[in-house]
Amino acid sequence: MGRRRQAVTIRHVAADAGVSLQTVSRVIHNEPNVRAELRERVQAAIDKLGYVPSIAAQRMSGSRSYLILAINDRDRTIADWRARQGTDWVDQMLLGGMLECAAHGYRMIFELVDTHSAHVERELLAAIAALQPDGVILTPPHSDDPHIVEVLARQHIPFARIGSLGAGGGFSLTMDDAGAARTATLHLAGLGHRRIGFIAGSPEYALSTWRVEGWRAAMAEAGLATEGLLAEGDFSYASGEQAARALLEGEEPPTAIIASSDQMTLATLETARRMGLEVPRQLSLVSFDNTPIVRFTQPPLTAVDQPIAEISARAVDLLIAAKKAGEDAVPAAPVVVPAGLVERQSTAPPPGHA
Amino acid sequence: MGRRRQAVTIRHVAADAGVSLQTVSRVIHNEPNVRAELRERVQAAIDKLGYVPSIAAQRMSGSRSYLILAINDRDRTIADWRARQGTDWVDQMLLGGMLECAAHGYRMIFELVDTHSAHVERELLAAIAALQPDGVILTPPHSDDPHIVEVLARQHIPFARIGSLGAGGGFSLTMDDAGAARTATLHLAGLGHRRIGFIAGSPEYALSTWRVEGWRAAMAEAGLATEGLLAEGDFSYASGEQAARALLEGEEPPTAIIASSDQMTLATLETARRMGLEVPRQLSLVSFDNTPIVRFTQPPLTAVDQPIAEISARAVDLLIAAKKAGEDAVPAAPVVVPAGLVERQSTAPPPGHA
DNA sequence: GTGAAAGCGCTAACAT
DNA sequence: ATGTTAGCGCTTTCAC
Repeated sequence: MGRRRQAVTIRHVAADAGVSLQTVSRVIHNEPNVRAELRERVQAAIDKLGYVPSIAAQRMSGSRSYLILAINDRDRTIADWRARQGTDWVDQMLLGGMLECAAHGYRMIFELVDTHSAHVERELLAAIAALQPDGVILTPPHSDDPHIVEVLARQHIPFARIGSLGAGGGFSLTMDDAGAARTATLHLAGLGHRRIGFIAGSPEYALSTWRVEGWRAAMAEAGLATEGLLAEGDFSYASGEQAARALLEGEEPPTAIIASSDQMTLATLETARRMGLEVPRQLSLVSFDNTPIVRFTQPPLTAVDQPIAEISARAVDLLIAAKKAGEDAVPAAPVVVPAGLVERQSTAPPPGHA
Repeated sequence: MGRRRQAVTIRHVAADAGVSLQTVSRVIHNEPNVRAELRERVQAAIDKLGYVPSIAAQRMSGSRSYLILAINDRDRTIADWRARQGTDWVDQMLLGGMLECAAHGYRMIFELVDTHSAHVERELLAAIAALQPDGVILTPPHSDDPHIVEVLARQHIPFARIGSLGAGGGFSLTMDDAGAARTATLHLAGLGHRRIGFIAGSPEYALSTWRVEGWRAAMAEAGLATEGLLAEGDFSYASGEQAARALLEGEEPPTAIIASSDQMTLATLETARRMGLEVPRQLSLVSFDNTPIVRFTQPPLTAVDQPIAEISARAVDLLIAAKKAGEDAVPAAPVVVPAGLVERQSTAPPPGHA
């Protein structure tokens, strides 16, 4: 192979334009202290030669690496990928972030890190040492992992924590899970439902709790009781099945159920079907996530849409801004990208309602 | 922010182990000419200090960048992402390639490049100059773009061409599209179908043609005529609708249709429903792609499964091997990762068949 | 087998 | 406003 050198370097541009390296560098970075005339001359040389700075070299000289590291939970990501259930979290996260990166001359690198492992810290440090990213994006459950947060804070790398409100460094972004749960609950209450069940997600995720709280608050607001209407799942289909059964086989079953993930809602739908309950005539359903499959079920599901792509893009944007402005120029308060409720055909007034 | 230096460099390791930088480098790369004792000492220092080489520095000194660039068509990828139809091409491609990269200490970077643009070449060169990847993965339709292929060949960067058989550099990987179409056709013929229609994909993709050829050959093999049984689409839902109508509204409509993408098959299913044709009793359907949605349609679709993740992983593997062994150590013949046929409930014997 | 020296492409700090 | 200098962390000669 032989050592492949950069085809055209800053040196070629400098020679061509008849200026110093530093001037070229200034032009590249739009820095002041360059006469318009020179700037133009340099730019012309850059265009002519097709010069593009090497990010390796840029990183070497202590400036930015132009890399944003997006970290996801290994097990869950691989499981979703293998299952091919249409979960498009990775897709949304990657594209949303990637396009925003591209707009700023950055790249996004996806990395999987174990959750339940003693190596978490080492894995993360290895990725950071190897890549020297300018920013890191954490997703649940890593967003709330104290080890990870601490490592990043100690390294002084700007980082975003999606789906977290915890303290300890970096900045947070949420889709206002409580508000979303509230909206879903009030939507059902507005249709006349009085017994609205809720299937919670894994307690390992902070947002699971927020959603439950949002539901609880909305129920209180509507003057409805919540007793016997909460079941706990872990986002998976199997857990949804169990939770749905617990809810529907009770003495006073709910007439509507909100489940904290599409998989759990799918399980609830199937459970209802097996029990001879027609959706939405006899049971209304609202899902969380709004992954592609919910449009293909019978009936298509009303769902809270997680704006992952947008959150990812926002995170990138803020990270890059933070890098430019100095380490602590990150939002102090959590950034909220509100979720929307997409109404489809799984919700209707309860049986016997006018 | 201040210039962030590498926390622990090769120098620290060398000092800690009491050896030269060079010896550490040799240990890292498993090179010969190091006594076992020294090797151990160095390794111990590496572990102790948690040293991980900076890929920027590695790249700078002319060795590998440990980066593989995966290039996809911008328009199609963004359209798929926005549409949220459950197309998991990106997911499969990324995870498959990424995990293989990780196994070799590499990273995969995703990049979108325009197809129909005068800038293709410049976009690509910019990405290469910035990243200096050790290998590039091309997907259709870029795999057959002579400009791109030529640029890569000229730069002496090993590259993989997925879904291509064209010459001009790099190496090819396919899922044996002709064979897959043949399998699908014979499956239907075996059920007793004699009029098996085929909806082709965009002619811009070489594999579209291969699939048609596979179908044609299989039809001949089974002694069946193909006249009036071929319609052309472009992989999209809309085009599938048109093609399905053309096929089904003819004088002698097919009793089975193979469509070159899930979207087109979905469109065919819907068209059949509107015409009052029951699937699979009156019309059998076989799809291409096997994205998640085909399991959620009524009925679930029998489909040719595109082993994207595996192809992506193979491409990475071969690229890395090529880099190690020298530029031309790439497969001369196309690498075939055969597609499978996943039988579901959209195929049955034709009406009036014993 | 091991080490020392040179330099990759770029930028920060310091001249001028 | 522009140029010069000194590395960044690593690998590649080449010497021993």
